[in-house]
Amino acid sequence: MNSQIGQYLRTLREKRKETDSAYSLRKVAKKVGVEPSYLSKIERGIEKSPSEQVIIKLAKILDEDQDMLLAMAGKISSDLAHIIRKRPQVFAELIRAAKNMPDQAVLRVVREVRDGKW
Amino acid sequence: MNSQIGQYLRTLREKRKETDSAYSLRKVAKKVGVEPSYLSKIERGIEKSPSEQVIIKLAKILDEDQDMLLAMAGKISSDLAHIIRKRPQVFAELIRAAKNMPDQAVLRVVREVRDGKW
DNA sequence: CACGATGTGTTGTATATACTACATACAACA
DNA sequence: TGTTGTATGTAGTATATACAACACATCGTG
Repeated sequence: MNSQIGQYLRTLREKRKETDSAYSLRKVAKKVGVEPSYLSKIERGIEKSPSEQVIIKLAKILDEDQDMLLAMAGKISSDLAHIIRKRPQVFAELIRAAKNMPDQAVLRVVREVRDGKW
Repeated sequence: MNSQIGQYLRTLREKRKETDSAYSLRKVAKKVGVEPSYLSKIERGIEKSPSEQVIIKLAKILDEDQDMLLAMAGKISSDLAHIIRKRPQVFAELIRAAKNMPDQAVLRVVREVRDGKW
């Protein structure tokens, strides 16, 4: 389930690297602020749990969705966790209710909510 | 934010204990399957992170809401986390959209969703 | 072909998580 | 008065998390 985050990151980075040498493992590691060996291990799936900070930086550098990368690492954005923990019962109901809805239906609800339909 | 879970658990348990001696710290600890000294520390806020298993058992024994107790311990039910991680982008949108809605509005959405309004 | 850049392997480590085990101390009750 | 139940204090432990440090081998290129 989370075992592809490394592969995925590597693929993204290598694709970038083809046209931009700033995307070497070492340079990306430097931008992120970790040791190259550590990033290497993340990309090869040897290190399983980079921190949220590291994942967010990688997401920015590789122009990927934070929430997706975090999910691939088995995590949930701390801001989402924070929202849920503030009103656990209400959000538990909401999330469980939306569990079996297709994406489009959920997104329609989101849109309605955003349009101030409350 | 999570510093009251211990106090809260203790209050709940002591209230039960007034009318039912099965709610002594030791007996509850035994039911939960942990050492009394450990439960004592949890209730006094010295131990900060009982596992989800332990919290769920406490919730059942004390007849409290799991999601709320977990939130008080700074956690999110693993089933919710699982739902979110399966479709991180969609649920991220949903949760952030509902962030500023009052409880009642969220619950109305929940009801609409349950009534198959999709 | 020397040299820098690149990726990897090995080892170590500080902190957190999630407890157990045992000892101590008090209080009621029989 | 002893023993039973109750709470607490102290110490220790196994595993996971989240990295750093440094050495090593290879590969391109100027």
